[in-house]
Amino acid sequence: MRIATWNVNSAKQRAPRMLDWLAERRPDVVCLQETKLTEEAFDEQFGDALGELGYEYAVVGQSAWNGVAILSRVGLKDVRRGFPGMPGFPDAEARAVSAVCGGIRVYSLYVPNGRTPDSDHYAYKLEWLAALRESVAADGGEVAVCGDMNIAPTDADVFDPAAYVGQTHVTPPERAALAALTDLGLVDAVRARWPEDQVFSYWDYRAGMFHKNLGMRIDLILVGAPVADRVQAAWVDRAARKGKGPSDHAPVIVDLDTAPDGDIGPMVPPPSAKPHKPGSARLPQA
DNA sequence: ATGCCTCACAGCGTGAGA
Repeated sequence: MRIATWNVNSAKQRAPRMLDWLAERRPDVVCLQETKLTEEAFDEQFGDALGELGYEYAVVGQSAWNGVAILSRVGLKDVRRGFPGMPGFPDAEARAVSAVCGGIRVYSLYVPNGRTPDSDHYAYKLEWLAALRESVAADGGEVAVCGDMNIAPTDADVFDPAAYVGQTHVTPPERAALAALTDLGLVDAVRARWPEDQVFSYWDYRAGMFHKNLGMRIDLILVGAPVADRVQAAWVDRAARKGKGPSDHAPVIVDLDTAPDGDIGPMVPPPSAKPHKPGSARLPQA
């Protein structure tokens, strides 16, 4: 089972790249952020194409800003818009949706940016993360918290810590709020797989930052212990950041071994099937 | 070349993004 998260920075602007990418990578569960479309506009533009690709989806949208979605080919049950206790600014924004896909509670999150550390938006970000923690704490271990966290977990997740002094995304309170979430027992799948490597998921559009590999890792897939035990691969799909008309974020992809239950097929292979070699777990085909 | 910012809404500029 392949789970991906991608801040697309406008689904409307990214439509052709999004659909091509889905057809190429064939993720089973896709968390999208910054769709920047109302739910009606999303349905109008993507309903048929996603159906043809085999996806059900749940979308929470608004005009112009924010917007999140989950696409799934492995079931989409118990959809929740937002999460219990989610703060607004002052009204609820389209920043969270979750559903049970393939037996896992999957969140697609677009954490508030924070703007500047002295702003109301920064306080809102911290409150939002504290409420998120309480929601995730009630979910148990079969969980994948995915999305644009707008926090670089450590200094290793930015190209130059000195470049971000005094800015959001790296301040101790933000990192503490993220750590309080992961301290529930979640594993940062990409960092666990690449403990020593410089890995980024976002590069500013300006000044050739991508081409110089000056970025940040702020898009995360945080998985509960039983899910972490099933991780076969975890990586950033940098190819999706190249070329003409990319998002400023690249997708993050995690592959899991076959689910022990749920609706994506039997755990035990049929007697005729040869055993898999380690690391060669097959993904469900369309 | 992976190549020097993009998006939405408004309305030909402005605010936001991180």
